[in-house]
Amino acid sequence: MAKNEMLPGTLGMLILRVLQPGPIHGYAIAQRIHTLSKELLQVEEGSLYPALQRMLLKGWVKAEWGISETNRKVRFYKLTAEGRRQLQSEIEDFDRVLQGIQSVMSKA
Amino acid sequence: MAKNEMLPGTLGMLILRVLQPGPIHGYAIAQRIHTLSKELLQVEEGSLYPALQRMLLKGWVKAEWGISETNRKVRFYKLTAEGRRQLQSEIEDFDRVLQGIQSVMSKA
DNA sequence: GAGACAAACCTAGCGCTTCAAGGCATAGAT
DNA sequence: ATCTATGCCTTGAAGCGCTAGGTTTGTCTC
Repeated sequence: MAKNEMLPGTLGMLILRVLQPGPIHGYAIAQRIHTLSKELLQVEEGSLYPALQRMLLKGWVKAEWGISETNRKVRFYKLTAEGRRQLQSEIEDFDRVLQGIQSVMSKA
Repeated sequence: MAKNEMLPGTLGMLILRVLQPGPIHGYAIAQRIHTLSKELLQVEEGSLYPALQRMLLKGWVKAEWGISETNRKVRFYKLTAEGRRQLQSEIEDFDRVLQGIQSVMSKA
């Protein structure tokens, strides 16, 4: 985990979260995570698209081809009901594990 | 990431942190993480020992055979100077990335 | 003493995730 | 016509954690 990277295991949660307000296209997901994190996080395309494929297979998102604001053929991703449930579940898991980590880190 | 698991990428940091106060043996590291985390984290032996091997190779810890309080042959692990530096570095990385994650999760 | 159990160490192999490094297509600008 | 940025995708390698085994040895029970 070097300078500008992800915490393994959290990429799915971040993507789902960014999709929550409404459908956006793949490329924009990475940009949105980048800016929302104040440039602290950087999602590589080689991580992004495979992750989206996995989510499609699991039924957490649906994809649809369309045209972007910049007049380009893009693929819009949208949360499914199951995806919404999955997001909640991942948030709970993350919060619990994070609490465990912080307990150890502070009171070791 | 199911019920009682680790966040990938944080195991090394947790082990280094638990070793910080002083040398303890491998098996006790897992127990200590378990109890310090209030049973929220569970380190499997199949994760623990390979992780310790990696740290030995990188020179972050040193190992020494000895006898435990329960009169058993055990391997005590001890932080090296480099391990202390590594711990600080991992803490900084983790804090920065965590801040990024929380920014995204709250303000998406 | 025999057997059972838990402490404590370890390894092999699988599966998953991330990343680096490429390739492809097209809209808009020069 | 060429270039640049946008946008999608795949392949291969590397790393990590887990499952599922196995070994040794101290302690306790009968």
